[in-house]
Amino acid sequence: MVNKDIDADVRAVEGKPRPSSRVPLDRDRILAAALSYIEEHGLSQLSMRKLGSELGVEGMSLYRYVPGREALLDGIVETIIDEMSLDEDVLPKPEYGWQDFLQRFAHGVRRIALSHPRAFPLVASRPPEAPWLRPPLRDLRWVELFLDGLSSEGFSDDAAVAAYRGFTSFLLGHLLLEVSTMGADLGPLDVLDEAATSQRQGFAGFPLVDRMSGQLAQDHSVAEFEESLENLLDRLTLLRDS
Amino acid sequence: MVNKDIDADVRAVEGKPRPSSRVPLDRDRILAAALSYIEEHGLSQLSMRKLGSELGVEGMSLYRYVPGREALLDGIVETIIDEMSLDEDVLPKPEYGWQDFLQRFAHGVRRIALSHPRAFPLVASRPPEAPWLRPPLRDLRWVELFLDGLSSEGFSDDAAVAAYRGFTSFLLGHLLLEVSTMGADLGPLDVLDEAATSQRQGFAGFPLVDRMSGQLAQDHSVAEFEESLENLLDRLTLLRDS
DNA sequence: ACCTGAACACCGTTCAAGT
DNA sequence: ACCTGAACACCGTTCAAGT
Repeated sequence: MVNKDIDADVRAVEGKPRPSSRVPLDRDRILAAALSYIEEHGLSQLSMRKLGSELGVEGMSLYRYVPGREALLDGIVETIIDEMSLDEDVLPKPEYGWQDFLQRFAHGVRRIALSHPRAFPLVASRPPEAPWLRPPLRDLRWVELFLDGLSSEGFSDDAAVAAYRGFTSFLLGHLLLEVSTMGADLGPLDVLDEAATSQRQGFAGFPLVDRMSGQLAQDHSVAEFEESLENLLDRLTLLRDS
Repeated sequence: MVNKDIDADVRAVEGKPRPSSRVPLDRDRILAAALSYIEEHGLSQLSMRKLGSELGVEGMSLYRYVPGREALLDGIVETIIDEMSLDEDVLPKPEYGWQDFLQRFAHGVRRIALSHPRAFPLVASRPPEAPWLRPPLRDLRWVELFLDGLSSEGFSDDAAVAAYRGFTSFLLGHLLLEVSTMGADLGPLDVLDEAATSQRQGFAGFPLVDRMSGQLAQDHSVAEFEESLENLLDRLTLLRDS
């Protein structure tokens, strides 16, 4: 009883999360910890040593479970990608037409991106292992799912592949921008200061930016995503029926 | 004479580029060297110390001209962005309508992205200093140019801003994917090996990927860019006239 | 005025040694 | 079987000292 409380105090002072019980480490726990560390402190702060201490262990211990830092980053990407397989809305095949299928697919990817804003750029910037695995759909299972969905809905092979290309570049552009205007990497106070400053002095020399700064600052991510997606689907309709 | 030849031999052995004459360093020379170093060795290989030695100097000397590594990376982005201002095709205002204007604009950005494939991801992944500076158009001058071009062609403020958003996310998605399927970060031999391997064994468990692997491997970047851009322009036409 | 050497704190990674 | 300590090579960065 008394011992337990003392332990708690020591932990609080040292800022360690817990002596990590006695269960040994494993790859999944390491990847999950890395992901949450990135979301809390930013990608640039992640190091093997810090991640180790987050898990109550020296950094060198991680090498038992992960070949190295590069592999760790790849594993994080994999973890993010895998999450979508758990998403109920995404997995099912087209039941209400391919348009509904792609809508659900797109929103599923978006949900995942937005739930890991600071790690998502990894998905985009780690080099894909093959040219047909286009970010953010960096998994053969997804590509297969995508192609299968469209195929079964009457897309020719060429049309399905073209749709795959259009779909990935749409997702990548939108989600990367959305995620980068979120948190980004600065404290919220700086943003406010900057905003206040430019409010005061306007944008000298940039009259149109100045005039439209109100509109420019507004966030329309959801609506934009929706509209752009609809537009893409319209385009794919033409592609399919040609 | 003899001395000169000996010097040359020493340089060849040490692999240094040149004692960098006697002209002192300057920021621009540093940024240019950094950019070309990245294109040659990849972003991950760049360090202050290596960059210094590339310039015939100890790494610490760079701090006279650049506040630190982060600022160096920002400077590289700035350098890339600035290049477009030198592009004859981009700067001019609309003379043949806004569609031609945006076509030239888009192709100008694309040219720059493709000429720095390994550095371009920096443009996308460095956090933008303000939410209205959307990658890859991270410069107020460009934003102003863009808005001015559309404004003078009859776009309302709202329509111009919406066009700006659509345009940036289109460019980002396309160019990042195009650049990442280029060089990426692996030697060309690996790619061939991998391709040969999958050729041999097919894609077990992924029948549609297997069937369409031919189409998937083909590169249609140019045509895709063109088609997608045309489509975006069509969409913007509706936006403008609504 | 410009560059360097030495120093510091931190990194990724290996491996023999501890329990 | 799992983790650690010590070690190595390499980093970013500061600053007093050299020319």
